[in-house]
Amino acid sequence: MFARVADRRKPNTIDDIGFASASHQTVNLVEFTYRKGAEIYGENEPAEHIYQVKRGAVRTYKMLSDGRRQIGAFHLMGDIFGLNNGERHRFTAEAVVKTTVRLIERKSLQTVAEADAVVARNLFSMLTSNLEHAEDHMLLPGRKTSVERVAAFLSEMDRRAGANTMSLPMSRRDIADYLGLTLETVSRALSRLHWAGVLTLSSVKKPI
Amino acid sequence: MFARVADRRKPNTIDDIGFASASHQTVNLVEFTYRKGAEIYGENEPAEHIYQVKRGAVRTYKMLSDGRRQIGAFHLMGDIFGLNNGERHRFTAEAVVKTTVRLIERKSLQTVAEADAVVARNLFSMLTSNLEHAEDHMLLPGRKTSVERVAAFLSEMDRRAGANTMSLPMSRRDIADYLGLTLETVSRALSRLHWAGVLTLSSVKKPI
DNA sequence: CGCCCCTTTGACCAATATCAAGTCATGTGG
DNA sequence: CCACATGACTTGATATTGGTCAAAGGGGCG
Repeated sequence: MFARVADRRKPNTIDDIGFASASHQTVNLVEFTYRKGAEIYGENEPAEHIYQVKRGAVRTYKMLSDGRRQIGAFHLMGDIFGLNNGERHRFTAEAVVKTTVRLIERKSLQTVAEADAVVARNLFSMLTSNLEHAEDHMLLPGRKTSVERVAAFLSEMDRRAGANTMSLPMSRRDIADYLGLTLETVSRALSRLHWAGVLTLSSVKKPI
Repeated sequence: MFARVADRRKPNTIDDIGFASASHQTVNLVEFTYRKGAEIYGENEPAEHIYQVKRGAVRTYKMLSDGRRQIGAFHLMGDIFGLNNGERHRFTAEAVVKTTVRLIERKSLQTVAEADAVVARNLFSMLTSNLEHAEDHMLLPGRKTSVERVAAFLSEMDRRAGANTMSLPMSRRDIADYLGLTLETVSRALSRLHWAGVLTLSSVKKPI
């Protein structure tokens, strides 16, 4: 059981590649780039920022007591993450691939929100969309078979990536930990969807 | 597959047993009592009220395309439910047992919230606790075995009911649909927990 | 080029779903 | 008051699915 944890790469250090600062509505924006696998924030760490994915993809997860990892969400380009009411992050966030994020200071955002009803409303609706995603993910146990789950996952990614051909930056293990399956089962399910003609090779094999 | 749906009782009509009105902070409070199995609101219906459980218990669920039912949450005494940002309810709500709820008009609440920062903050934190529950439930697929899932469920109910002996108003099927198991598996898991001495008969067999 | 990591695939096994029977409590009508 | 129907639960036998263990491609990067 703990093998899963043991053979996971040590968290990488932050790549200080990109660093830009801008002022927008008195909210400080900072960009940061993380390399593949790097931790953006850890579970229970003080939540001092919220984040937006500028480029790349992020996974947020919790480790369970038995060493399993449950991924709660993938965040793609444009998505906001790290937003929660509490003082501390409830999940760990890692870059799935080399990823650039915008950081927004929690405090400064809060200040603006209290003065500006529009910002407050936006915060509220961001929180709501987080909730809706969580609720959708909650429906997963109802999706019984592995093929159904994987198909639902692909459908979600397809919808969200929006673009022509969908890219799947995350590994089989990531998908498995998102769906509550093993990576072998995910692989088999993808194969079966293949033979069923639902997928073209290009749409799965990371076209870019 | 559809048998599951077919053999489910038609929604009962509302029992107009209790009806009381009070004025509190310019928000209209109305009480309503539903009998066991009665629908409180349906998925996709306009969300004109939010609710608080005064007595009894409520389940909120979605029907999946194949006729399966996924219960998203149980709401016990004191819990607020039906709260979401959108115009329409995303789940169906039903009384698990004879249940009395307080209704609060969405509009009037919104009016108060915009004037009163405290009310707004309360709304925000209620939404957050909803989100946290959903996130916790999202971790379910990680809990592999049926016994683990049922134990986690009991633990949750124990924590929430708070009282001395816990009552489980919901049926095995409800629990199953909450945990993504079958009712037989839930029954077996409860039996095993029994033999393991984790449960006393009284704590499961609805002491009241 | 060769190593490493990710993925695929296979064989086997354990766990849950499914199908089915039987118990128990409750309620109903003769 | 009893016979019977009904619904919720438990328990058993069997089938199916996904997990586990293992081996073998295949692609990228030093």
